Amino acid sequence: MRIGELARASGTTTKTLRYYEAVALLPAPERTAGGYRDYDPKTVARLDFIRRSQAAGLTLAQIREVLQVRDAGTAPCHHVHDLLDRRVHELDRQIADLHALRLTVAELRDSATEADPESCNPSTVCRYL
Amino acid sequence: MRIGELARASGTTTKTLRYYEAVALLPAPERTAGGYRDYDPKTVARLDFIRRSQAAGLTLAQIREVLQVRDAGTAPCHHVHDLLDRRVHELDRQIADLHALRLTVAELRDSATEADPESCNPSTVCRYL
DNA sequence: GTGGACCTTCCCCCACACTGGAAGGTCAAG
DNA sequence: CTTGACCTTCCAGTGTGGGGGAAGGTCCAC
Repeated sequence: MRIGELARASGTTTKTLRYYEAVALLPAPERTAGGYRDYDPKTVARLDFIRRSQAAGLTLAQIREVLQVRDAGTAPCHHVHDLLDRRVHELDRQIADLHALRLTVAELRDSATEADPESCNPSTVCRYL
Repeated sequence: MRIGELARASGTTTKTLRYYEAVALLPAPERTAGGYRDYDPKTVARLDFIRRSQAAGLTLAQIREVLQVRDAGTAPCHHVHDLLDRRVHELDRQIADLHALRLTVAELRDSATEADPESCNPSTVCRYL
């Protein structure tokens, strides 16, 4: 498979594929006599894995970690479990932070709604922030 | 006020103050005979405003927008209200997205917990992602 | 044999909010 | 007169996930 074919099959771009190779998410593929990259069709599955992991909010660095464990021949289940577990806790924290921020911002907005616009003095710092 | 003094008074750094000037969050201050920046002490209040706005999750570009409206002599109340209102809706969407993601990731993690590690075949793409 | 689609490497570019460091100028104290 | 704290400008880099485009090579059909 040439790079454009793989890009179409996996729903990405040739730019991204070369980038993934550069950051070690994809192994360097074989080359044809003319120097073209020649991919194993299995690479599509690897790219699906990467896409799903990204959708789960993992960074490319974390995905690379998982793939390296697997490429070394070890089943990455425990590693993946730990990674996902940490990710769940991270999400819980992010959600709590956003809830707190939402409360603050809504309060600020409501105080701006109630105020008399005439009491807004342009020469001072806005009273609502 | 010289730049270091302002930095200490506002809890930031001289680097950041020069950066804010470069991106038009702060007006260019007067200069002393020796070429040093000489700030109006009111600048502390402006920096507090910037800090509070950042804490509300506004970007520097949005903060600059508000400050430019105010610097033009118009009270920015309505503008600020609209900005905060949009921000609240943005936060609601972000929170909903994270909730959905949290559900997905927790499900993936739990399926990894229940599985028999022996069923993990390193030669295939990990079944948990 | 030539046109066009595809490929190669290379280097620079985006947002975001700064941060680091080099090379040199200013100012007050001792 | 010198030391050291402070200041100046300018250039470049951080991390994330790629995108743009130049200059040139390859391959296949017509």
